[in-house]
Amino acid sequence: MSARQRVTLESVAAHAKVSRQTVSNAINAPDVVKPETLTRVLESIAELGYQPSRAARQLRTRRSQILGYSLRPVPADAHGTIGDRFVHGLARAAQQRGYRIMLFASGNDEEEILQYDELLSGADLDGFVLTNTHHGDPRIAWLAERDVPFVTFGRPWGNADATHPWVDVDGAAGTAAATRHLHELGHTRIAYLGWPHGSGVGDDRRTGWSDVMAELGLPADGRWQETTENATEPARDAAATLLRRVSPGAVVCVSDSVALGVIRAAEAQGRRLAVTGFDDSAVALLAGMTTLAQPVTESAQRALALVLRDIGVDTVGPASRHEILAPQLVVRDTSIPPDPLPRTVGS
Amino acid sequence: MSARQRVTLESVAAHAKVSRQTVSNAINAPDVVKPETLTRVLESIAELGYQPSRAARQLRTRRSQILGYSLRPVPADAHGTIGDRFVHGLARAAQQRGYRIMLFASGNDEEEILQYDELLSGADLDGFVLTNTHHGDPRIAWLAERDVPFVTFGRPWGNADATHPWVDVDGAAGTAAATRHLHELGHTRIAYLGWPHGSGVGDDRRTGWSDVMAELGLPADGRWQETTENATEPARDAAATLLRRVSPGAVVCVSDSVALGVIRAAEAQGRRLAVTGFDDSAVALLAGMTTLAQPVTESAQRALALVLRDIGVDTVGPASRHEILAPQLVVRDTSIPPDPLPRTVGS
DNA sequence: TTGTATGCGTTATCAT
DNA sequence: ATGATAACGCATACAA
Repeated sequence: MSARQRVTLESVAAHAKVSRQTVSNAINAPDVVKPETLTRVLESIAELGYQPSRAARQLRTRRSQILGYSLRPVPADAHGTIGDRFVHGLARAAQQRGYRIMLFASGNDEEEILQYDELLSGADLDGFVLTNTHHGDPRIAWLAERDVPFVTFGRPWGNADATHPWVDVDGAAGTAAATRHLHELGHTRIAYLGWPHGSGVGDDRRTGWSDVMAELGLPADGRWQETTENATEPARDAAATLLRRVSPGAVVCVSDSVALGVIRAAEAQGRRLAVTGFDDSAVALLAGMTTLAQPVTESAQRALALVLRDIGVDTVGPASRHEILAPQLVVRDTSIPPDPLPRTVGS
Repeated sequence: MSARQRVTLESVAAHAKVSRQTVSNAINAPDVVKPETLTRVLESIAELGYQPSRAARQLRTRRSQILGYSLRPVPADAHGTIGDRFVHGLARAAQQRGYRIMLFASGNDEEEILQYDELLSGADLDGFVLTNTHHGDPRIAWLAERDVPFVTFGRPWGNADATHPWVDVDGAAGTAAATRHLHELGHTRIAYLGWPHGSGVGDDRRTGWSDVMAELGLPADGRWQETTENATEPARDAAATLLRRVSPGAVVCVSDSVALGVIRAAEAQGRRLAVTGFDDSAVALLAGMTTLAQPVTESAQRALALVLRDIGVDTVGPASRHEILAPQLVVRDTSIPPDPLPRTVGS
């Protein structure tokens, strides 16, 4: 593989006619070397195409410039490109700062913790980026206890005194925007279909809907329904019940899958109603569904900035250790005005 | 981060009351050390939780035990979980062999090559895993020229004398299976909707259909159509034309997206026909679409085995440097028998 | 079978 | 401002 890696500090030093150390300084502490020699050294570096050996540097500095990111098995019905795009954004942001992302696969939290242990002592990772955090996540406790730098994409739900840095998307702001949007279209009977209580993300999103309903003086009581899973069929059945029960003109949904369930139920009942999803997945695009796009790439960038600060690089920047980003409303075909049937003829 | 990494070969040696070297041998050449001392050393290792420092080992052996994998930007309409699942399978397979996957982001082939260069000299990757290979892929030439070990997920289309190892899914076998399946359902007027000529993958898949049609003595001539993009709308329009032109009872499609276009077109024309897609994406699941599932995880495992062999680890195993895996037919609701009436206007 | 010496490429300490 | 020296943790060649 490598007739490569022959270019070392030593050879650059020889080429620039300085000592090895001066070359090192030129790279790591440019201000301490005389401008004249600095440029000469930099020229040599460029000419020889020198790249410092990460292994040697790591051995010396105890910093690998590598962040760990764990991959969970992809569920069969995952049509979100969220994880996909997050990790891409992360990798890109990282390499702009001289960092790299190392992958490891794990099936559950416990397995993942085992991997942390191995990675920290063996591969010397500088930190971790966690996703899919949940109530009482043992990974967070484990890492925090050992003072390992990490950031989570997802709030520490139900643990207000968590002190680690995190980034999250404002679910409530998203459904609030969707609800306002439907109201502006003329809807008043706006229902909500979401996940059961207890999921932080689900509760957050429902709040956005109920708050805005209250703010607008619209009735929300009883006008929502739970669906047990994030799959379309249960959602369709739940939606069918919801439609019969409260006869809404529009439904705000906790996810695109659930929204698709609503669309299916409405088709089956021969109704025409407005629907909004959440995530801007491919499903939403295909269904022409109004939905909320998560600022995934930006989240990744912020997350990266936060871990790096925790690690000690980049001590400048904002002091906050949390970032909460608003999703963006994407208006498509399911944003239809209310059916003028039961009321006046205001077309 | 690390009050960690204090456990070194030295400390294990002290604990086991042997020399540093014996500990090293116990790990790297267990057969050369006396069983008695071996167990004592291994106990010490376990007790102290020793993990060799990758950096130090890499510095010495010039092997990082790390493979590079490049991430491209995720297209907005990507509803495939292929890449997702491939990289997960890769990471899992790698870590079973003591290897890790390192990510890097790139926008195009040229940028990716720049990254190779940097990664090879700086981070000392042992090899690369490439996906999305295409005609005249410059990355392949670059890597091959420098004797960098790598494997591609995707055949070297149009370059029969390529010598690098690769893994691929047998597209022709997939569409062949779909065509036979439709024939078994009773269909005889089986059309095909695919991508334009020139894409290796697309041509391969079309071949499977046309070969089986010939084999079954069914007419294929003119009974297929191209659609310019892998998006649903162009596919729908192309499908509409196809349906009018050859009035098929079933359509084999090059992808799930394209198949969805056919479904939409059939709906619009009030027809009821059988459809098969390709990829078993979330879209196929949601649409209840019969499709072909790619053996993604297995592909990743094979790919890993092939690079590792190229690197020099694991010299045992089959001699072949190529693997071609058959996709699996997933039968769902769009596998309907032919309409018994010549042509009714379905409501 | 086990122990000793050396060097991988870098940065940190210290002297010049 | 620059250069010499040591050490990071490991594996390898060689000596015992």
